Amino acid sequence: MPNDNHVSSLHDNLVRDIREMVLDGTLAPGQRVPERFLTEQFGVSRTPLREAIRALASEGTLELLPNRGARVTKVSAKEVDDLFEVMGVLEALSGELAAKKATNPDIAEVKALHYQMVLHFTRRELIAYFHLNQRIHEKILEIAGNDILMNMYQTLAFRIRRARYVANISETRWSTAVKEHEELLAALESRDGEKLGHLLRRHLANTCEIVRKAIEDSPTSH
Amino acid sequence: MPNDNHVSSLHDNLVRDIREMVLDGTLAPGQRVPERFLTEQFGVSRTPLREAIRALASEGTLELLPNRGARVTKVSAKEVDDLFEVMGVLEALSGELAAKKATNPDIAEVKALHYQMVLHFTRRELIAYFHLNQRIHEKILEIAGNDILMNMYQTLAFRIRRARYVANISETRWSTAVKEHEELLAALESRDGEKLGHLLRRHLANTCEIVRKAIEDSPTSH
DNA sequence: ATTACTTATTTTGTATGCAAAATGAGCGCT
DNA sequence: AGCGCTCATTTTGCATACAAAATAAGTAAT
Repeated sequence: MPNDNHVSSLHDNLVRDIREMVLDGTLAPGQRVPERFLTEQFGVSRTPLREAIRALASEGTLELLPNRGARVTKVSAKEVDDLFEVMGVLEALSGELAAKKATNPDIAEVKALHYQMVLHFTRRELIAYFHLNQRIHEKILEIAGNDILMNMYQTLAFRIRRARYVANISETRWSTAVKEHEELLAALESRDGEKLGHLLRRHLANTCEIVRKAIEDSPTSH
Repeated sequence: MPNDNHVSSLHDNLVRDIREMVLDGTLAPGQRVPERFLTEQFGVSRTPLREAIRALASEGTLELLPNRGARVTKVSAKEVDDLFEVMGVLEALSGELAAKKATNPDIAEVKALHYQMVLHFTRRELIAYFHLNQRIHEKILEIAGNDILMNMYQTLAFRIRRARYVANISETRWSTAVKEHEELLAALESRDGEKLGHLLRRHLANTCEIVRKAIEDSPTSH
């Protein structure tokens, strides 16, 4: 029997850590990634580091320049559009599947998360709100029970998050988003997969608008 | 100016070659991939080889076993279902976008490819048929003009192709598939994005059925 | 000063070396 | 025979070493 031996290896850690550095801006988009710097940062030799870089390039976080190492991929406005478009249909699919497969405890859990999120909204706790928001979408993915979908989603979500951190949500958008989430919950409860799918897609399209505008103004977009 | 210097490096070649070996069955699903073997096969040292392996693991072709190297990922029936489900919505999206953006020359090109494909069908030239079929879907993706979508699609298409090679299409399914393609073409010509999307998704769902059955009977599925 | 050229330095790409872990062969035991 | 043990062999993981390419620095000519 194939045992899923998942002790996090050095390789996995490096991949995660570098991803994190890209996310928090320590490694800026478009910036070259000198191996020397990272080896000193992590205290490892170049071999495992380079392996991690190739893995990250394969997932789209970095890009390889022949004989010039790697650099952090830039997130252009066009790419953000593309990302959201794809994410939209993945969200929709997760909704369709989740509505079909959700058990009562599943729905109860989403509901609980939702009300917790609303609580953070009323208190204007932005970070906690975002965190719960993310957990709800993850939970829906979990209910959907499609491993490939989960994987694609997370990869794309990461790439979007890289752009999103500049987006400061406005008060009006925020309350609209909460209202949209109310509708999502209702659709899930009535197990209306198609509706849930459409709502999720539209919800994401709205957030896309916000991010796009932020990107256009930002200097990193080029 | 960021020049897209795309001379295919050793790394890229290794990735492509190993992918090919997985596709044509030289490296069977579930099989361990000894580094020694591949270094001799390609005449390179372990370092660039390992980098390629990490990249392939990141894209899902191989999986990493801590301290035991890599093995070719198995394509289970469940995974095929998941893959097709995701591919379905990606196809649908490509259809929606393509219908929206297609120029007249674009449509003419798809049309030409289509009739060429039908020709191969009437002559029962299976390989040529498959080839044209693939080119049509690629062309639609190209028209859709979403790079992320293109990328995701190709990655998943590869993973499916690994399973599909066992599937021997039946005569009835084949003619149904051709009919479905007629409808696709019609939807594209009338630029009905939603319809094209649905048709593409259904078309893929049908092929999924065939592949699933083949997988279930095949010994590689486990 | 600016440009072109030459040379030193850094950085990347690949090969090799060594230690730790895993695999496999032999061997005694029940 | 089947099971567990020890030890040799193989394989993997990481570090280092060296060559080729790119970058930076300096110098001479206009």
